[in-house]
Amino acid sequence: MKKNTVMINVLIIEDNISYQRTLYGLINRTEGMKCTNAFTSCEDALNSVSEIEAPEIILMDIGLPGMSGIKGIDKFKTIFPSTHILILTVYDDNDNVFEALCNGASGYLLKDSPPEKIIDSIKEVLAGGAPMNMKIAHKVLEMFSRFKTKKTDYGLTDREKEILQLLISGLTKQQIADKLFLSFHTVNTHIKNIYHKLHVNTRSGAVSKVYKENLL
Amino acid sequence: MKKNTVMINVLIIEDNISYQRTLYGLINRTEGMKCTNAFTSCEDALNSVSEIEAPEIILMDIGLPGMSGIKGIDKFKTIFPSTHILILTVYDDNDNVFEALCNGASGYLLKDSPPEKIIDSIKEVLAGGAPMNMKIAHKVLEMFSRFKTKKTDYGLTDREKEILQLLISGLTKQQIADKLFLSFHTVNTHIKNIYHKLHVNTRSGAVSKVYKENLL
DNA sequence: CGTCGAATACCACGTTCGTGCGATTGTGGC
DNA sequence: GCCACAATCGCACGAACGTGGTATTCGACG
Repeated sequence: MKKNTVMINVLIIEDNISYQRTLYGLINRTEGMKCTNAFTSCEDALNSVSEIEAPEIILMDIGLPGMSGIKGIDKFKTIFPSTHILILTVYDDNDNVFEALCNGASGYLLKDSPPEKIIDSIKEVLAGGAPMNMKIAHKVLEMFSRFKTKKTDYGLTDREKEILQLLISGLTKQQIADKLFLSFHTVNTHIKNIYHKLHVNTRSGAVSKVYKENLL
Repeated sequence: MKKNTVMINVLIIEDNISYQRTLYGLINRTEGMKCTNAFTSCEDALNSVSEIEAPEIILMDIGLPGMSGIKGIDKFKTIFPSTHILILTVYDDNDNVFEALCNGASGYLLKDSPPEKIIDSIKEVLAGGAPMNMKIAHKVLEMFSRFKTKKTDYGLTDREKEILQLLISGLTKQQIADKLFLSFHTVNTHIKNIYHKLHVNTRSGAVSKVYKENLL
């Protein structure tokens, strides 16, 4: 009935031995999943990489001795590009969450999650989802809203925005003039006005401001 | 048994009348929740704002006639700062998801969600969570990983990075020279080398590259 | 009707930049 | 001991920029 090819192969990296065993047992007790490799550090796992087959899922702790799980995400993503990495940790501070997700983690769970939640999350990852602890999901949205600085209005006219756009893309005044069928002098005037409105006095100042404040 | 004060007040903004009624019925059939106000556009809702009490939750569509739900998030967040806005839409493209979450949505569901999922999500929001459709959560993580572009290494030396930093902050070559107790010519040379390594030939090109690729 | 902002256009001047050369010194590796 | 490389310094020149002006046109708004 059960074929090896449909078994979900899970790799565990967790330095707390008793919790590692708990996970190991949980996986192997679950229909359709197996865990043949469990390590206590990224280094150990990386050393054995040549001898094991690519897992579908890596359950990864963050607070590991030696290389942190965050760094580990990077490494394993390089070696096993199609493997999904599921973070399972006690850390729920913004920095760890942010770094982990940026590095390509497929999900983020906290260690207080009940066993069924962990199993469900593995299935969810493979179904194309991104399981996250409720608190973590909330943090993620918070980070988003912080990203979007409400665009300060400097009162730029449409024409000025258009020229600013070209300015940023690196064209010279003359090139902008050609592109918009304007005189060099007109462009010059517009740029002067843009500088005044943005309170800058160089084109790189303008570029900086646009990127920093997410204008345009 | 049921007290008004513990009732969760839900406001609905949904232009599809039949779906709106479905939601309305669903909410009012649910223990501990009530919906007394349902609108078909943000404009309608905003006009009635003075006559209604602040809801705990707004169920908001995105594809609305007139003002889009995205814009609506902003408006309602201003009027009812503590109200949670739950997006309920058919749109799952990156732009809409991104904009909605940046504007402060507390969750993002797709209209194919079963009724129980909607009710659960409302509860989850109030419990401090951020309910998201599985696909949406996945997109959100994708966006994160795109944010953290793994810094391409252009082989800049420490000194060059230092000068690039000052370049970006808007100093002229002479000012940089003064700040670092260097000759103008030295700074000039460093900048030349930076341009070569970054494959740009203007200071604004360098600034652009640094921001776009998240260098430094 | 007047006036205000936006868009257009022009000029001149000094400053800064980008780039072509070349050069010396010190440090670290093989 | 030699080579590579980073860091330092130098010069000259044309191109592009930033800034101070002034001026015309045209639509909008009161």
